[in-house]
Amino acid sequence: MRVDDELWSAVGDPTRRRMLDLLLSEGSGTATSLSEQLPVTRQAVAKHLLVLDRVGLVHATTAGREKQFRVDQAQLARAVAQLADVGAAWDSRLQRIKRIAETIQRGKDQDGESEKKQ
Amino acid sequence: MRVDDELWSAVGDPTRRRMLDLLLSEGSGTATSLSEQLPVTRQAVAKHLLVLDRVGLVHATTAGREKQFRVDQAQLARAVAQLADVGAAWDSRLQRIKRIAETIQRGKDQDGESEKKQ
DNA sequence: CACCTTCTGCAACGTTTGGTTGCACATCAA
DNA sequence: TTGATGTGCAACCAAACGTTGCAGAAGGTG
Repeated sequence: MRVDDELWSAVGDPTRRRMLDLLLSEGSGTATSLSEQLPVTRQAVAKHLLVLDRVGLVHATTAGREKQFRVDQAQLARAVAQLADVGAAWDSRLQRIKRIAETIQRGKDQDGESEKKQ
Repeated sequence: MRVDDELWSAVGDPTRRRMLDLLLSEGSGTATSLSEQLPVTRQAVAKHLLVLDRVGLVHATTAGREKQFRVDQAQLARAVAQLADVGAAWDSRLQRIKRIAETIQRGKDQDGESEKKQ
């Protein structure tokens, strides 16, 4: 697994995505406060927070008995950039295929064997 | 798990992402041909192809003893759109936070309690 | 102080998922 | 027919996501 994949798989989990959404919209949150707005237990949320913290997407500040988590904006921006990169790569591939398909459509003299070898 | 999450988690796996890359760049491929270019066994690739097929990202056509897989462009485009959506949502959140931070910086008369409620 | 509530952390457990090995079956070519 | 190659199925292993249960630390109130 490459280094970049860590950010991906951190963001790949739907629960973690929703946690990031919540943290972004509310500024901060604890494992308990987040679990109240999610369909999973506090312990599950705590584990996810550990994962997010390990890849640097959130940071914790302990205040009394509470542990407040906050999103690391720079790291999230990096994750967003990676999403955009992959999306753009696939997009350009798709566009290229589309162009080739149109070319084949236009020059349709012989058929069937066009995509056998590259 | 929401319906949309299926596409996400299909694309969330690093091996599956590389498989999509390979299929896009080579047009098509079998479990065997893909496994030769990946650090996993043929059976692992076959399972991933099952997952990708279940969410409609690839389709198979059997020819003799070979089973060729191809990317479904429309579905992949949909996945790319989802990536872009989430990225854009987070991006706008980050920008908004940035603006608020700047506002606080400018009007720094009282301190500390500014982000308590929105 | 003692008592109770609340927030956290740790451990055990179950299920799903990504990966492996091993084997049986089908297909093509000599 | 024989041998190579491609596929499918089953058992197994490890990691990840989720659960329950319990112990401990921090706050509030009599």
